[in-house]
This record gives sequence, structure tokens and C-alpha cells, in this order.
Amino acid sequence: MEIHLPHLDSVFSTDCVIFGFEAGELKVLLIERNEEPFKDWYALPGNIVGPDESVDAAAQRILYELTGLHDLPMRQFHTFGEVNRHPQGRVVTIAYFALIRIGGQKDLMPITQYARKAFWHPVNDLPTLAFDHTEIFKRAFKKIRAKLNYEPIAFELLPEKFTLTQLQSLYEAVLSKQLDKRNFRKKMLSYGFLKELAEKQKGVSYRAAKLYKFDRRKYAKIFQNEIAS
Amino acid sequence: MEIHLPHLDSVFSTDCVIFGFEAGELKVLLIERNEEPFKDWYALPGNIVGPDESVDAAAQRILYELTGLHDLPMRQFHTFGEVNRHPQGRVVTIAYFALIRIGGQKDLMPITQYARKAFWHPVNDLPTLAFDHTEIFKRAFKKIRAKLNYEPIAFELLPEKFTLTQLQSLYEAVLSKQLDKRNFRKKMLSYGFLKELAEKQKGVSYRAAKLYKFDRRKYAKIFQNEIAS
DNA sequence: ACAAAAGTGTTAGGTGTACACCCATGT
DNA sequence: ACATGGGTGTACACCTAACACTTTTGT
Repeated sequence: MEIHLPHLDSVFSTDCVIFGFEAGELKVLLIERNEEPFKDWYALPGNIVGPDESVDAAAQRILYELTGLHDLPMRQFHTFGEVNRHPQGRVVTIAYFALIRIGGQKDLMPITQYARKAFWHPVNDLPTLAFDHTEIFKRAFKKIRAKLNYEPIAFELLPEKFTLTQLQSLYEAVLSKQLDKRNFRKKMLSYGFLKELAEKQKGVSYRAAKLYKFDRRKYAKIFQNEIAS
Repeated sequence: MEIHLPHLDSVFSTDCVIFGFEAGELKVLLIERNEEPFKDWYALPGNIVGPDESVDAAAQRILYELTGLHDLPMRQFHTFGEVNRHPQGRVVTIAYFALIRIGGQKDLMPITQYARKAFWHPVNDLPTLAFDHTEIFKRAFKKIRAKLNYEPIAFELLPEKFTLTQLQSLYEAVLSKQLDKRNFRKKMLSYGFLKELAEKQKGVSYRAAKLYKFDRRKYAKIFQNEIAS
């Protein structure tokens, strides 16, 4: 076929909004940039998509290069297409989010020189970020707040074994509101996808709480009607 | 600043999934392509985004050029970034959907030669579409089915004045299931955002139904808490 | 013994769902 | 008069939200 695409000096990038939960606070993964533009600024991990990789694959690669994290279940949530969002030219960015356990992957370590460091920052009281990353972050935050109520994303943020109080404090942190302890427990347990373990919490100076884990298999069974589409 | 973006021979496009409701059926707006690739195929209205326009603006322009429709409230819902989705090179597409009243804008008329014609097609029993447009359509359809339950999108599809039976048959068409008439009416009216008009249906050979219209102002008042973010 | 968090039930109000008949109108 | 869709109420099951005290454990 002899027809060619128009040449446009345009590129796409991906930006990743990675959430974690630590010390009762919701946090987001930032990098300190080591390249122009916005050198020395804080930013979301993001970079240009290569010509021979899918956007989904690029998001994985770029996150790895900038933070050392790999194989996260990232989900695209919005594409930002304003003409002047990047100072050097036309860059449309496809934004992704993911939620992870901070404890599990503590080794944040940029692989390339684009980032000087990668670190967790509480979502409240974020500094101004490079590019339009503040806007991107806000949209992601809004998205996960909404999803918390109808998808089991909370368990991606918690350790594999957790107490009901930890689960509740995560909900409270994300939603920014207090919840009733009895109602919260009743409701969570009523779903039937939490598996009570024989084990208990250790190393606390008060009555140890039962540990639970999220039973993905049961969840799938319970909600298969909704998932079918 | 002397730094330049890498040159990549890549472009972005937008594709629009426009839904309409007519004769008790949900329909989608297609074009018949008049250019390679996929000349003579049916496709969603879509084309390349220009270098100096935002992606949102491009979606409006392109829809207008291919179908004659303008100023629709289009909403981005997903970006398709596979490497080989376009036979001529790397094209990432940002997909939009909108819902409109078919009656109001009957004059479908391509402005450019890219499309030979534009027409409504029932969503059930769609032919195979160009590119990955079948996949794009499916995702849009899934999205509006979900949204129907928590956003007032139904009223974008109906004429300004409608009967409760029309509203119900729209819900039934989109969700592909029967609803209980009494419960449906009770629920809709209980929201308080439907304004009962003095007027009645005309030209029917049976008891004429009351006409209602969607009161956007009341809706906003009722749901301002949810909308606030 | 005290401090700290774990754990536990009941009630009242509201919401979703199932279900069947008479009414108004045009022909 | 008849055919067609318009319009209406009740009962039961379930879910939500409000609310406070006892129990366990480590120090």
C-alpha cells in the first residue's frame, strides 16, 4: 500500500499514578527528575512511548526504569491531550494507575538517569508537580475513591494478611471520612470473600486482632454475574 | 531550551462512538469509508488529530467532517495503544462516546470525501468494522450500560419531552432486560428530577400518556454532593 | 491495675422487588 | 365494543445507619 501517514512531530507518553498505603496514610509514588524540562522537580513516573511497544507495555517499562518496580497491574484511566501540556512540543499522555503494598517492594531504585530518586509521598499536602501532573494525580485519586466502593482494590494496598481495623483505616484514609466499626465489619464479612486465618497479629501491646486475607477466588464466584459482560 | 523531543513517526487519532435511540432500538453512528485503508468498509467516525488542536477539539472537528454533527458533548472513555492496530503505521487512538437524539439532527451529511455516507445502525447485529473498531464499539457499549445506572445519560437519547414508557423502553433496550413498570415509574419519579408537563402525547390511537422532561437543574441540586469532588 | 484496641447486637427506617388489575382513549 | 397501552398499591425481604459496652492482652 503506497499511502503514508502524515508526518506529525508528535509523540505519546505514559504517566503512572502509583498508590500505596503506609502508616495509616495513602501515598503516591513520585520521582525527582534529573533531566530537563522540569529538572529537579517532583513528578509522576512517566516518559515517552517507543515506536515498537504497545502503550500498556510502555507504561510497565517506564515505571520500571524510573522506580525499579515491575509487573504491576496498571490500569489506564485517562488520556490528556491538550496542545501545550508539554513545553517542548506536542505530547499526548496516557495515564495509568496502580495500587501496591508498600512493604513488599521497598527497594525503590531508578534504573536510568532520568530520575534521581523515587519515593512515597502522602497524597494530602502534595507539592506542585511537573507538567500537568497535579491534574493527572487528582483525576486518578478521584477514580480510586470511586472504585473503592465497587471493586476490591483495597486489598491491593494491604499486606496479604491484615486485620479488619487496618482495612477500615484504609477505607477511612481513602474516603476521608470516619466509618462505624460495627457496621463496617458486619458488611465486609457479609460479602463472604474474606477468609479468617487461624493466625493473629503479633508484637502489639494490646489484644491481638484476628488476621484475614482476601479470597480472590470466592470474590470471583460471588461477583461473576456482574463481571460477565 | 535546546532539547528536542525524539522524532517518532507516530500519530494519534480519535474515534467516536455515537449512540442514538430510534424505534425502540439503540443505534450507533457509522460511516462508509471512501479512502484506503479499509476503503468501502463500515467504520466508526474517526481520523488523525492535527498538530495544533487538542484531542478533545479534534474529536469534535472530525465528527463534524465525517457526519455533519457538531457540538456534541463527547466524553473520552479509552485509548487504544496496540502497535499494529493500524495497517499503515503506529496510530494510537483516543476513543470518545456521545449520546444524542436522532430526531433532532437527522441531516447526516459528510463534509469531506473521507466518508461516502454516515448512517445509523442498530447495535445488535453490527457488521464487522474497519480497524479494531468492533472492539472500540464494544467497550463503549459496555461503558454506557454501566453509566446508565448512575448518570442521567438516558435523557440525552430521548426527545426533550418523553413518556415514562419511552424512558423505560430505552432502559430495557440498553440493558437488554425487562423491567417492572410500576417499580420503574416509582423509582424514576422518586428521584424528583423529572418534571411533569401539562401536555400529553398526541396522535396515538390509545390513551395518551403524560409527557415529562428531565430537569437538569433539579438533578444538579439533588446530586451536588456526589458531583463535588 | 491500667491502657489500648478487639470484638460484638439490636432497632428503626428506608429501599428494592414481586406481583395484577382497572382506566382512558381512538377506532 | 374492543384493542391498546396508561396508570396505580401493597407486602415482604433486605440493607443501612445509629448507637456503647465488655473482653483480651501486654506492660
